[in-house]
Amino acid sequence: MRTYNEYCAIAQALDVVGERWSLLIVRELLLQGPSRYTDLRYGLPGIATNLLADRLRELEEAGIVRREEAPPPVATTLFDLTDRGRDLEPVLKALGRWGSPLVQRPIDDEEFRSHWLALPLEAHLVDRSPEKRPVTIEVWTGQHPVLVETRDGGIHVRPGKDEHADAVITATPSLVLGLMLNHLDLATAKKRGLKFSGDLAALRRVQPSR
Amino acid sequence: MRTYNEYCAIAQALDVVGERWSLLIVRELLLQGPSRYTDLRYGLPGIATNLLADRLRELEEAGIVRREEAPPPVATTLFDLTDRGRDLEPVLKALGRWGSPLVQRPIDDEEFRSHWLALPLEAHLVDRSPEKRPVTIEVWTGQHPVLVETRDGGIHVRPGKDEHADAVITATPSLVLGLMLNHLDLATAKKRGLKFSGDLAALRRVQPSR
DNA sequence: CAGCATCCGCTTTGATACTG
DNA sequence: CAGTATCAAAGCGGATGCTG
Repeated sequence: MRTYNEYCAIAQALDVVGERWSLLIVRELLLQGPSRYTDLRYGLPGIATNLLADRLRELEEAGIVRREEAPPPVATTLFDLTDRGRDLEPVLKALGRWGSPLVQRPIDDEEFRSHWLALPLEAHLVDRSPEKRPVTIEVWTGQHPVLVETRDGGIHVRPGKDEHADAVITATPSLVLGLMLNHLDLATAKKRGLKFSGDLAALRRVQPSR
Repeated sequence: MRTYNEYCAIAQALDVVGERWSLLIVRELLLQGPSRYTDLRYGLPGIATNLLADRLRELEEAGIVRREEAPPPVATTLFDLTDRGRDLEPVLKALGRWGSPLVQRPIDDEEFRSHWLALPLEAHLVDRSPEKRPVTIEVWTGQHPVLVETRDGGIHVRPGKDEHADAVITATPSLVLGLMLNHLDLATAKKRGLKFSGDLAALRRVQPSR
């Protein structure tokens, strides 16, 4: 293992998770839960397959990732975070908060996976009326829809769709984030191609104040 | 610039500060303030000089580091963090907290710089009697002493020595941390080679409860 | 197909030497 | 002091092949 060889907690943390791709693998497992090798590849566009195998082995040796053989009928290898791995969530949250201003730039053909929406949405949306019945918003940004739900006074995002969602939003990732994080008003977002249907109150309930 | 090319704040943050050495350079500037090239090399044992020059240029282009020509009599180039660079402090704090269990392992000849003590000490020490007059503890772990001071109800660590310090501790980094973070009692620490002189109450005042 | 391992060309890193 | 120049070694990315 390449190491900075310093008696410093930051340096030693970077010894373990500072290599290319390592923290993004942890991001995938945090967002997706137990995942197959193939799912990880899908969530990490551009990773070389040998590197994914290498990193998974290193993360396993470091006690961050656990490998489990799923019993039939799944009958495949699943990778999951250990508790120690899940403890990296504050690091990823801090990185995401610091990085969010960077994402605003015009996109030049960046890769996107809809489950990545969970990070900014869970970080910035709120439930302004936790005493009312829960609401669900279905969001389409590509192939796979995600559901944004109020739960326990907070916001939860998960892959899936719901026939009875209170509202449905379809648009590019940047339009979805612009609207939901309240940087863009609905009329402007619609003018730029966003589709909204359903109950506007559901959206208002979760949007942060400007 | 090598990039993950993802529409994700974490990935874009790592595009900017995820390369080898980058976050450690930020650590040095956070701990030391405006620094000369030579000071940075001292605080980053093992870095190749061309890499330090490369990284400083990249961090400057990313708006994280600022380069200033100090006027005479200093008459040298100083590197400092921008506000945007200082915003990385929560990321480093989170990494340090996650990494701190790793540091406990037996040390095999790791590099150490006394100003690195500021991170764990400011993170874990407390001022249990902020109403009393401030106290100062002088800590020697190598060539350069640091001063641990109570200030504004918290703890501040800075390079330097003080003839009138309330207490003086001399030991290896791991013994100093063991004692001050209250993982090790004074008798044990002394048995292992730690030297303590002065007012024990000053130490007790800042130690966290076990 | 899932989960790798191998090979190859390219880039990045690290060690050392040298310069204005 | 603050870098640049050079070069070998390691790491990375892409393509492909292998195995259950």
